[in-house]
Amino acid sequence: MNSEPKKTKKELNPNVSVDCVIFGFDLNQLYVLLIDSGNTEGYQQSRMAVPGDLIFDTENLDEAARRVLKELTGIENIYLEQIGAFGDPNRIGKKESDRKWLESIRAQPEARVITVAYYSLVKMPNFNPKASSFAKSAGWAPITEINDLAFDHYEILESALEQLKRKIKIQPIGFNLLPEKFTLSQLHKLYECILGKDLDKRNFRRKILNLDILTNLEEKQIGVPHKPSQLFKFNEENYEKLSLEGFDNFGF
Amino acid sequence: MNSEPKKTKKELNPNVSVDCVIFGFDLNQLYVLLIDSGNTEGYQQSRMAVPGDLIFDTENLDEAARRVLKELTGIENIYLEQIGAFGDPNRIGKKESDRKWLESIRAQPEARVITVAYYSLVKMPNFNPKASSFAKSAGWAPITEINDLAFDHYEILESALEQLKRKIKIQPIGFNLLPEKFTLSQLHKLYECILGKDLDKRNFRRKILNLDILTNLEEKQIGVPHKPSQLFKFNEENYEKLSLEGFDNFGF
DNA sequence: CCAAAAGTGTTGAAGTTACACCCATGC
DNA sequence: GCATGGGTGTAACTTCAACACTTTTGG
Repeated sequence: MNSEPKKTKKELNPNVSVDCVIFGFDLNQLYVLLIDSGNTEGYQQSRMAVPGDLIFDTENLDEAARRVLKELTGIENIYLEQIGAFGDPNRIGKKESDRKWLESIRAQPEARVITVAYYSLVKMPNFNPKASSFAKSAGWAPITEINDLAFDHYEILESALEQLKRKIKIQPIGFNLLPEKFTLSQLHKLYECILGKDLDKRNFRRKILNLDILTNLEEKQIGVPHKPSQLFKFNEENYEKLSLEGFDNFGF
Repeated sequence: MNSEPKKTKKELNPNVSVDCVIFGFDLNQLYVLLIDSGNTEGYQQSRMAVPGDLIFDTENLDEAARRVLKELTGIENIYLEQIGAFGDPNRIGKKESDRKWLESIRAQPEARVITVAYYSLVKMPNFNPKASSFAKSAGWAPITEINDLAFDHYEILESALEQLKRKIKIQPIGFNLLPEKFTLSQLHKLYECILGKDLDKRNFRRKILNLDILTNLEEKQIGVPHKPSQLFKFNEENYEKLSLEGFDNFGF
């Protein structure tokens, strides 16, 4: 059971929620932030979920998503993209453990809820997920190891990843997942992780550099046991210019 | 005022609706099916809307959209694609005329409603829109002539068109807008209308034919005052095959 | 015979893929 | 000096865009 009081019917719309698939990247893997209902014994993926909450009647959907993100991570300016609405009448409460969880956090656990799903991209090292009103605990799970989630959240996750794959070929949003200063190898690895396939190193570098949206910081890695890499940062100015002109795809 | 009784609170979820942007194509233009609230004197685009309705708690979102489509057009197997959710707290009822309309069709006209928008593609000549429980009248409007709609429906329309543009480059869904038998010129024109730009005739034909998803019917147009065109039909078998393999884009 | 749309190939430019070796650092 | 990942160029191939004339029909 959660220690915070249940939100009342008056404040929250009982029929509409938002859920956020939060992606992070570190070294060689793509991660997703999951919260744990802690409502069964032992570890089970089916009790993990992506964070979300019912919406207030006074906020719009994006605002609701940002509220959830802020509550969980403390960060405000997060890259956010709507995936779409999910609304099977029995999308929640199919499993016994789902129902228990709902009873512990919702004023009307039986209500029909449709959810508007989002995905967002964050710089993992920047922040620590904190326990919140809707989760006992929260943590990063490598995306390759997830094969089940509470409610319909696995389906939402699949959909999020699909959209991210499509989007990253068209807009260089990957920078949201990397630290301010990064190497081309990191970016390369990131694209491979998201797209789920190997990309030729030389061709990748050529294409990215040709876009002219990176600034070479003329700085090098230090302390690495191999040839140190150049560090780059994302050049917003050129990116804006490019976005306005529009560019079709990276051709991957 | 509508002659059918208002649906009761019990049946319909007061907080969630679906709205459908229905596209049609004829000769040289792309059309959208609009309904008219008839709630002001004289013709005004701001009293036109795309069809939609609150959802039942027992149906999922796609079902709700199909119900609306069927009620309005009588057709069942329609191409349908979700656009996303729209949920500004004041998205409906901003304009005086919007409020009047809501009062005439909704049991709780003041309720916060988020809507899940869809677009669908239909063969225009196949059907006649009929007046329905939610519209005095319904009719086709050329898309180029629409610049305002009731509620936030103009925004929804823009979003629908944007997605259609993206999609048609990746999947040959345009066939849903054409009759069973069609000419390459019709298909060509359709692509030009959707994408809003001229496409080279020869290059277009080559690309489409290379996909190998058209069957030449070895039939010709009759009664046209110029060289008659070959008729083609869409080859579903090859299309399925192609979809599974996946193809990146048409390169337009 | 005229008007109208159908149908058809080639060429130059651009972009894409595949591929192998040397370099700078820490230990 | 060796292990590790960083960094670089070219050639063959594919794809794309641009472009103009002949054909078939109805009137």
